[in-house]
Amino acid sequence: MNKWEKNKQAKQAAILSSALTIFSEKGYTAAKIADIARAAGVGKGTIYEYYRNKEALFFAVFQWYTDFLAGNSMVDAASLGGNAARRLNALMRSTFMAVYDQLDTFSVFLEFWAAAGNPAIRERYRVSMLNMYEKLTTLIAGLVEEGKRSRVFHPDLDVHATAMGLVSSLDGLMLQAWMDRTFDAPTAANRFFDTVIRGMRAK
Amino acid sequence: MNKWEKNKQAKQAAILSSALTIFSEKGYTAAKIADIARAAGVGKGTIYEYYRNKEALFFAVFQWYTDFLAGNSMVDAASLGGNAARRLNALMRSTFMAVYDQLDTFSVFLEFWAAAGNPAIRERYRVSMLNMYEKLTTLIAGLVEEGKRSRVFHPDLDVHATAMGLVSSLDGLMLQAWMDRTFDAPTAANRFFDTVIRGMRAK
DNA sequence: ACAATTATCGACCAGTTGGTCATTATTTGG
DNA sequence: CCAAATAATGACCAACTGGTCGATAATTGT
Repeated sequence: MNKWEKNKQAKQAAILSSALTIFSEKGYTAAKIADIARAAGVGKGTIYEYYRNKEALFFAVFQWYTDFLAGNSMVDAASLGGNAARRLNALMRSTFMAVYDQLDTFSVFLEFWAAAGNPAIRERYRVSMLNMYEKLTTLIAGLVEEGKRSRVFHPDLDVHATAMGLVSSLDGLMLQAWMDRTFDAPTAANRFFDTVIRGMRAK
Repeated sequence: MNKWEKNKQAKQAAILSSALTIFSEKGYTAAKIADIARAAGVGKGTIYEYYRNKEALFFAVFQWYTDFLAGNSMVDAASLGGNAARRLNALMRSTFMAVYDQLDTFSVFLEFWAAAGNPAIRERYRVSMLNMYEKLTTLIAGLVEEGKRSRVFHPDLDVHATAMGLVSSLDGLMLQAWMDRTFDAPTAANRFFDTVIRGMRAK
C-alpha cells in the first residue's frame, strides 16, 4: 500500500465521519459541502474526488452508519445464555443502547427516513432501510418462535406482530429520548420491555 | 362578515391544506413557495399576505395539523365504557387509527421532528411537540393509574415508563407502516397492544 | 358611478450553494 | 534530481428560489 492509498483511506474516513456530524446537525439540505469539507480538513473539490455528488455522499454515510449500528447492536446477541425470554430481553436492551449511545447523531435518521419514504426517486434507501429492519425483525421473531416452542411464550402469540411492535418501540423510544433530553429513556425502555415480555409469556 | 373576510378564510384554508400536501410530498426545503401557491390556486405573493415567510407558514401547518390529529384521536376516549384495560386498549386503537387514516401525509412529521429536534433555533417546535405528546401520555398514564387502583393492572407497574412505551410504539409502528406499505399495521398494532396490556395485568 | 380601499398577482432581484476546472502540490519511478 | 502521474484545492459559474414591490383587479361606501 503506497502513500496515495493510505491518504485516500484516511481522507475517506474523515469525510464520512464529518459528513455524518454535519448532516446530523443541520439536516441534508442545510448541510453545505463546504461545511463538510472544512470539518474533514480537506478542500471542497476533494470531496468530489470520492463521491460523485452530494446525494452519493449521503447514501455512503447512510450505509456506513447503519452498518456500524447493526454491527454494534447484534454482535453479542448470539453469545447470550438463558431461555428465550431472557435472551430477547438482552437483545432489546443491547440494541436500544447501541443506538442510544449515539443519540447526538440520531437526527440523521430523520433524514434517512425522509429519503427512504419518497417513493419516486429514492428506492434504494427504502430497500436498504427495510433490509436493515428485516434483519432485526427476523432475529427477534426467531427468539419469539423459539420461546413458543419451548413453552416460555404463549402459544397464540402473533410472532410477526410482536416482532414489529418491539422493533417499532425502539424507534419510538429513541425519538422521545432525542426530543426530550430529560427523559430517562434507558430505564423506561427496560421497564417497558419487561412489561411486553411479561405479556408474551405462557400463563 | 364581508366578502373580503370570506375570501380570506377560504384562501387561508386552501393555503394550509396545500402546504401540508406539498411539505409532505417534498419535505420542507424542497417544497417551493411557488408549488404551494399553485396547488392552492393563488399567486405566490398572496401567501406572503398571510404568512411572514416560509418558516411561519410551516409552523402554522404544524399547529393546524397536530391540532386536527389530536382532536380526532382523543375525542371518543372519554365516552368509552369498561374497565381500565378495555378503555386503554380502545384509546390506543383509536389514536393509532386517527394517524393511520392520514398515512400519506405522515412524512410531514419527519419534518416536524427535525424542526423540533434542533435545539438552537426552534425551541417553539420542541415545546409545542412535547406538549402534544404530554397530553397523550397524561391521558394514558391516567388510565394506567386507574387500572392499578382498581387492581386490573399489576401494583408494581411503572406508570410513566409504560405510558411512554405505549406512545412511542405508536410513532414507531406508524413509521414502519409508512415505509412499508405491505405491512398490515392496524392488525399488528392491535395485537401488539393486546400483548402489552396483557403484560400490565395483575396476575 | 366612481374613487378610495383592500387584496392579488407574478416578474424580478439578491443571496446562496452544488458542482467544475485550471492551477498548484505531492508522490513516484527511474 | 527531474519529469510524469496523481491528488488536492478553492475561485468561479450557473441554477435555483425566498421574498419584494409596482402594477392590476376586486370590493366597498357614498
